[in-house]
Amino acid sequence: MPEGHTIHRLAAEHLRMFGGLAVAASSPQGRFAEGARWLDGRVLSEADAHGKHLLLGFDDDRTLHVHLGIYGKYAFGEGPASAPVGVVRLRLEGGGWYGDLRGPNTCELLEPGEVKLLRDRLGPDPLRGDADPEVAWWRVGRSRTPIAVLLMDQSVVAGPGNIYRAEVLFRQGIDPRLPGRRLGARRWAALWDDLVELMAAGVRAGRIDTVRPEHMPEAMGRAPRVDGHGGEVYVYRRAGLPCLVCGTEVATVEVASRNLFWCPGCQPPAV
DNA sequence: GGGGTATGAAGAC
DNA sequence: TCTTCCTACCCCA
Repeated sequence: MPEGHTIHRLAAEHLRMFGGLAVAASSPQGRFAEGARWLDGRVLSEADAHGKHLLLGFDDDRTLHVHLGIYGKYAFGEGPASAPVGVVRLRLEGGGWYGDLRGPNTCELLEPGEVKLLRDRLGPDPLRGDADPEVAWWRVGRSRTPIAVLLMDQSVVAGPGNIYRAEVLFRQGIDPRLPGRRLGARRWAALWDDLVELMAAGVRAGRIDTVRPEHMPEAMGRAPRVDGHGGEVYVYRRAGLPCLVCGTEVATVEVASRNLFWCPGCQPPAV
């Protein structure tokens, strides 16, 4: 489930398991053999997340940069690691724990300068204390691009993905097609604050829940929904089902080869 | 065993 | 806008 909240959890988990320890590194799949050889025996000194990018700092100033993409996953286990199952790009072991990385979009070692370049092309991350929503507003507020597209642009806001964008727009009652410049500073501030709250809850829970208690299916006399992504949401992947709030059929359209979901009743087009 | 799907993004046009 | 990369899982035959 790789949206920003997942990556922040991964950073914290790495620190908890391997922080300050010399780790054993290997690449059972072989595609990161050279990097794993360099990592092997080095001490994990810091673990950070910026948007969907995981940055693990090791002694000697190099940084392991992991981006999960759509498919990437980490699986952690306690005790001596068993023979790797499936295609494991990188395995780290230490302190009685191990972590297996499969299917990442990116798994590479960066020099300090390269880390700075990476960070410089990312927008503020709602989960980071140093995030400044005004920096994002500077882009959003002068753009003709639909807000739904801007929210997926990691150089505008780093961290939200397809679920958070759909859900935060629903919660704020904003038509996804509304151009950024027509949003207004006030609605941007409210949207940002909601993102911060939702994503922080996602970090704590390890899943994306966005439905307010009064709209939970149980409270409405319906059965809880079962969905593969694991959280309770208003519109994401609910196309054709009745909106939990107004009953209108949830709509969907493909935008930039991603599925966008919204409720035409709760998120009416601005006149 | 094949096809479709998925929470992402870069690079080629 | 299209293609490509990456892996696992689900559904269907």
